[in-house]
Amino acid sequence: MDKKPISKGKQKIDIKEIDDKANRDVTFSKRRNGIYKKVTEINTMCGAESGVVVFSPAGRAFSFGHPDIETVVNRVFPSPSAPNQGERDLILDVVHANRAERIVGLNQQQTELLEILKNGKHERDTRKELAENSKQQALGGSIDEFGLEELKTLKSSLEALKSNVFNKLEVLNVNDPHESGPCMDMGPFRGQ
Amino acid sequence: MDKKPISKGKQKIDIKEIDDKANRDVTFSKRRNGIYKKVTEINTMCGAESGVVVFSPAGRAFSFGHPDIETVVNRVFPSPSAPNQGERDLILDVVHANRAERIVGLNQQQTELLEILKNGKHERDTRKELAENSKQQALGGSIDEFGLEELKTLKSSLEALKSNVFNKLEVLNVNDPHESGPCMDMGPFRGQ
DNA sequence: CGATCTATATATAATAG
DNA sequence: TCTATTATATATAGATC
Repeated sequence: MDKKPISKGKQKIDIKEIDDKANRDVTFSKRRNGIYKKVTEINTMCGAESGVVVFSPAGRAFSFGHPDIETVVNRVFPSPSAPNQGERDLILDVVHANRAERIVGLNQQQTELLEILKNGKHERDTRKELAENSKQQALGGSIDEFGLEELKTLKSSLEALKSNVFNKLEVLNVNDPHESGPCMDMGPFRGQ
Repeated sequence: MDKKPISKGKQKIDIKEIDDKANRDVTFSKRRNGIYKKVTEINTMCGAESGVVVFSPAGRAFSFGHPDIETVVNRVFPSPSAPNQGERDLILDVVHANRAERIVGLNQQQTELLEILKNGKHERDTRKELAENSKQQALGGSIDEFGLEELKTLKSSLEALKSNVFNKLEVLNVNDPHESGPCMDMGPFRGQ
């Protein structure tokens, strides 16, 4: 039973720019998913809040955050009147969409899963397929690419949501002068 | 000379919240570095521009990437203690903390459900109990402070979203010295 | 493009300092 | 907390569909 190796398996490569575009795109896609997964995991395991914004070489934006990237973005651009609000808003726009989609997706997924569990209908195939999709969903399947015109349409919705948040923040502010340290500064990294 | 194994090596663990604080912190630290490295790599290899920001449960910020944004961060946080971000962030922290908890819970629930579906282990009792909890989680804790209704509305807007961001990105690029060159970088990984 | 498979490179859990 | 080791779980390069 001599076997011809079907694959040489993962080969070691240098961490340097990949010249071949096709290969570069494949790697980008694979690793992007890998990063999303890692981000999901650290948040779940450590109760952290993190987010990633990836701009592909083509200029498309992909974002992902847990529990929501808005939290992350707001910390990076904490002051409403600070310069660069435009940039902050852009990121938030991109990111908001993703957040909402993800949450909606989670809820739907949750509902489906519950339905199956409750009804006890769990034929192998169906179940496997669902689990497959769910996994993707959970790991970042809702990631999306965003376009231009839609963001404008989304603008009003976002405004509404923002007002909503701020109102609640004010209520919270009055009733709960909590502690919970202010955003520790970090400075452009330097490791911890 | 038989030797006693110094270590059992990496053990398999579930992706769920780590109860032990000490262990959670260690894991946070390790994985945070792992993510930084991955981000650095994808940027280098694929000419992508990405950044990641991780906030520990305590609220401290731990990283950042993407040259463009890094520049902004430097401006927003000129020194280790910007003027009036305190109050605002204080409130945000409280709200986010609550929100984070809920979502982490939902994520865990999701993981559990998927586990059951995949392994096909669905003893009546366990399943019923799980469904019970899940339901509460899904309904009672309307994710975020946004209701499902609101999210649906937003979802509609999102449906149409497709070419908007692209243009905004171009606007953003005006401020970016280098188009989409490899990410200079950032990370805590001065090495590699 | 994304999914799948193989074999291997890496990340990292447990542990000690 | 950060570093170092060890043994093992995962991620992923390369090929294929």
